[in-house]
Amino acid sequence: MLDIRYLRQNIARVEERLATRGQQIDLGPFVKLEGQRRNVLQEVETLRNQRNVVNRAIGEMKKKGEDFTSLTAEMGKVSDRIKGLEGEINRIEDELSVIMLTLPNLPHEAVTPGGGPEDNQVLKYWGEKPRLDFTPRPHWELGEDLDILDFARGSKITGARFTLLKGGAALLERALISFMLDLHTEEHGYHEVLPPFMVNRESMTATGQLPKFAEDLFRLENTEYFLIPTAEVPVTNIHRGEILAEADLPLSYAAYTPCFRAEAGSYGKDTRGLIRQHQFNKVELVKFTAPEQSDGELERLTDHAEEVLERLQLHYRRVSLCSGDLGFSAARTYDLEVWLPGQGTYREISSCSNFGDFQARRAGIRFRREKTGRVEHVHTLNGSGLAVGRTLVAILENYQRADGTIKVPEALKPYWRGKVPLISRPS
RNA sequence: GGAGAGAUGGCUGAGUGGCCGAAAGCGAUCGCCUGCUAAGCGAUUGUACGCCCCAAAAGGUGUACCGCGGGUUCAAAUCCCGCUCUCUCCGCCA
Repeated sequence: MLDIRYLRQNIARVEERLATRGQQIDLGPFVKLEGQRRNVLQEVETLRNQRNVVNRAIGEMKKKGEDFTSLTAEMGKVSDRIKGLEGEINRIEDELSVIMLTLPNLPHEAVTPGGGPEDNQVLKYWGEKPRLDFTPRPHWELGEDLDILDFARGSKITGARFTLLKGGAALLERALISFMLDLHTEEHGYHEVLPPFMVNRESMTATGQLPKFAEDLFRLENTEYFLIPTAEVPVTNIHRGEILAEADLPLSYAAYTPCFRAEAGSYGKDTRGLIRQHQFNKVELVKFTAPEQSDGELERLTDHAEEVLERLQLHYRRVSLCSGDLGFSAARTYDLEVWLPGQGTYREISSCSNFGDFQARRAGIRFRREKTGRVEHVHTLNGSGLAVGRTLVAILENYQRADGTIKVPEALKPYWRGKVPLISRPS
């Protein structure tokens, strides 16, 4: 959510900055409603003040045993009037909040303008594409041949875009989760949490999934609970409605969760393999910072995500999203794209964003400045560290050998606990 | 799933219709005092929104908030209704 006072005073500027996202937004209705709200508010507050003054007098008169019935009839009318105006304010505020909750975040000043993915900027490459002396195969072929990815049974059990992981793939997935969590908690200083995988409407609204993107979510029938599309939601909501101590910032959390996405509107895209599933695992990094820390912490957080790829020796690039490709809540985003030789393409494996105070304002997450004692909204950040399913895909495709077996990366050896770090077809 | 009890400020906890944004204690901050420490004394100590002032901050002023939402009343932390959450007991269960 944007700062309503900033918005009020910078209508043209905000329209201009939101336009860089590629959508024209007319703030005229906002200006009108906002003006109405203040007018009615002033009127109702004046009346309430009048009521309070008279009621105090009535209290005095009653104590003295004086007759105050002449005042009650008049005050009854005032109260009716107040009630009517309160109803009006509620209507105005409901309309206003719909607008406020559906306005996207302002892009960070460092974000380059652009219309879509084609305008994103590649900031760096790390490593090299593996040199294979055979034609690399896509992970779905490798996985089926090795009998570790069972797409047919996944869709039998549930439906399209669900996959059964077996044997080496199940172990690899579990090893990756542990590896990522161990790295972030032991070396990068994150505090591990394991949150609920279902959240309520308030939590979804706080991080920005609701009210606008309900069709992307799975909602549990007969409840107001939703399956989380990312750990960002429950973890950011840990501190919803709280005032944090400045000395505690930045707060850094790492969480493993499954993620559930309806993938509405993606029919026909990435239908083969593990790339776009309704359920996938992710290790997420979340930070709460003071405003002046958030730019630096985004760099750190992205470095931490990159460290996972580097230890796994996976070639990747860092991309800075242009204004037109930014997500709804994000002020600034870096994507990490890993090389997939089986498909001959770079594929997003992490998305690291600074949300500024956008989520913090929706969620009411603030901190108290030590020097002044004043409260301010924190900045929130999060990033995948990493998407586990896609990391598994990258390992299968990058570590495949001519005979179709998979050599497990050195960094994961401890998680194989003495077994030969190789995935091959059981004999 | 059934029965009961509860939800008040950073914390503990009083408050059953008006003098209550809320006693008292603890904690915290600032000051005083004591050679240090401890103790003691005094002051301050919620948030949001509107208006005034203002470059801004500070300040002034009004309104709202005692889990959430509605109702009764001239007036609600207090009475009534609904909901949420917590605790206890029973049932069920990993």
